[in-house]
Amino acid sequence: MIRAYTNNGQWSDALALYSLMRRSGVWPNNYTYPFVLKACGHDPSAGIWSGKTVHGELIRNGLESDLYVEAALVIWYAKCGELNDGRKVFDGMTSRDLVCWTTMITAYEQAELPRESLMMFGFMQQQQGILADSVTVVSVASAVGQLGNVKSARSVHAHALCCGILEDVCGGNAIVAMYGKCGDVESARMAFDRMEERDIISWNAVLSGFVQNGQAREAFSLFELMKESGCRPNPLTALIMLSACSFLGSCQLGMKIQGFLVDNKITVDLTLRNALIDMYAKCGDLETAMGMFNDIGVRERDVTSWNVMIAALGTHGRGKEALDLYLRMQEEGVRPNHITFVSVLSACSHAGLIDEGKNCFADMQRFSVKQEVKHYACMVDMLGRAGLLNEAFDLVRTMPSPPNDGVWGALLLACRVQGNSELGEVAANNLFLLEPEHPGYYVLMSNVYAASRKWHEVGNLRTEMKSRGLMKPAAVSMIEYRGEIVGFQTADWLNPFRHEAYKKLEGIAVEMKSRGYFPDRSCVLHDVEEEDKDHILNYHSEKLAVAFGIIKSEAGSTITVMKNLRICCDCHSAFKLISDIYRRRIVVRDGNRFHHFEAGSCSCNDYW
DNA sequence: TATCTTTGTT
Repeated sequence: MIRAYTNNGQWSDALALYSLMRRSGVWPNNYTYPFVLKACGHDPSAGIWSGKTVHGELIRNGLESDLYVEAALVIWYAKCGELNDGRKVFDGMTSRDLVCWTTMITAYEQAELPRESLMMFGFMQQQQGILADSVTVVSVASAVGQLGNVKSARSVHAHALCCGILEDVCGGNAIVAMYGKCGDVESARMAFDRMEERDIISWNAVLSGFVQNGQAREAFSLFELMKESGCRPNPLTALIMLSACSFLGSCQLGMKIQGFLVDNKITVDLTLRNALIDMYAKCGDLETAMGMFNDIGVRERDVTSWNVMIAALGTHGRGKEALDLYLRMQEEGVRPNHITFVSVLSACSHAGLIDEGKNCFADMQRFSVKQEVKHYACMVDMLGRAGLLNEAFDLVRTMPSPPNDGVWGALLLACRVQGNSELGEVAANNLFLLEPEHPGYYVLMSNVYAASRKWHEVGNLRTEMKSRGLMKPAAVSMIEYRGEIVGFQTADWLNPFRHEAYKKLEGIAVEMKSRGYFPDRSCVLHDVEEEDKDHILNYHSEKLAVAFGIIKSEAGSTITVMKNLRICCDCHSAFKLISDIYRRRIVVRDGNRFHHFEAGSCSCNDYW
């Protein structure tokens, strides 16, 4: 009876029956405990002591060296975060079968310790000569996905081919998801195409792989295929597709997904409403986002609803309103969590609200939210960009855990804004040690050098990048046109609209010059002739997209452009003037935040 | 009579 309840997911019923059994004076045996422990691990009301009590009981029953009972104990300990106690049980086992090993491998994987998980896997095979089954490989595939290492992914795939787990839907799904998380979408797609049978998880896994790797447009064509195949999308599919809309910055696509939800009677629960708010904000439509947030009843809002809206206001530079929401959520009795503080601290950072940010950072202790490395990164960003580089560096040196790439990256970015190449070198050297293959940091440091006209150092970094085979990511700006997303890149000879866009830009340049505009050459980071600099500046991807927007959209309408990298300072100045000349609101989402240009000025007040 | 597995939010 207890087994029946447990296998049916009725955890508390199973535990209640177990308790009745104990009171009736019937002794549990080795068949009882695995189910009882499983129920303890799943029932949130069971608490940590229920399992510990059971552990004590089974020792008194002399069952502590039963293979099945021990395996169940390992899982239970792992489920409640006591991984070390689980490992102790595992280490004390006299014999271990494949399932025991898989249990430990899964425990590490679920605890987000992929290296330990893979170490156990290797140990099992090499030292014990145990052959993995499909369940083991699925767990190992998840671990590799967390690690993000393509080489390991290929080796697990080879393993999966050997065991024949790819005939299993679950196994195939795990391989597809693994490749997606390792950044190899082509392999994810191939593994997906070769599956004999596909379920909703297979489709979600492959869609999410495409979206996570920036191939949102491909995700949309796959989504069409999915609908044709007769597989019914579920709420998670909707979440994935909404993040695809956010990536592309397309409200129109977002509205389509919203309509799809209604047409297919998919319940728009709080999670989906939060995701919709997030999508609208990331597509530049803050008003719709705010409207949807206000439509959710005050009592209904969860911590994510508040976090999403605070982050949205923050990225649009409306720091004061973000702070206001942060206070209001407290009045409503919603406890801020670690993400609330990331959102509110970065909102302060974007708006230059230093004292307010410091107060929020101090609030964390009041709410007993741990000050994690990511929060320090926000503080370093906030202080550094405000010109308080020494204070920022002090924080880096005194923070309780070692600074990661996020912290050093924030400091390096601040050094570029402030033009401090000495401190920039310190940050960059740490970054080169932590992330030697990340091209962004080499580019950022060469930007710092270029701003100080240290062309020799710029050249050295370029050589270093070349020898490592690293490429500077290309700048792409996207704009919506007739329901399609058009991408602009400098020197993109395949773009059918390039002639129109270039021609319009020439006209715009003439117009701006007549208003006394001079290009800001300081943003060009090459050692080239001054006239060449003007030429380079005038054909930046964001300028091409804005020019295209002016031609193709109705007079007076807002032009919204999404750029993958940060906007350049000349484009920023130019857009202020263009918004005035052409009487247009121009909204630019860059890699970091939103800029709303209107009547000659920008919502960021030139603080970015 | 039994123990291990896949997609995801800010």
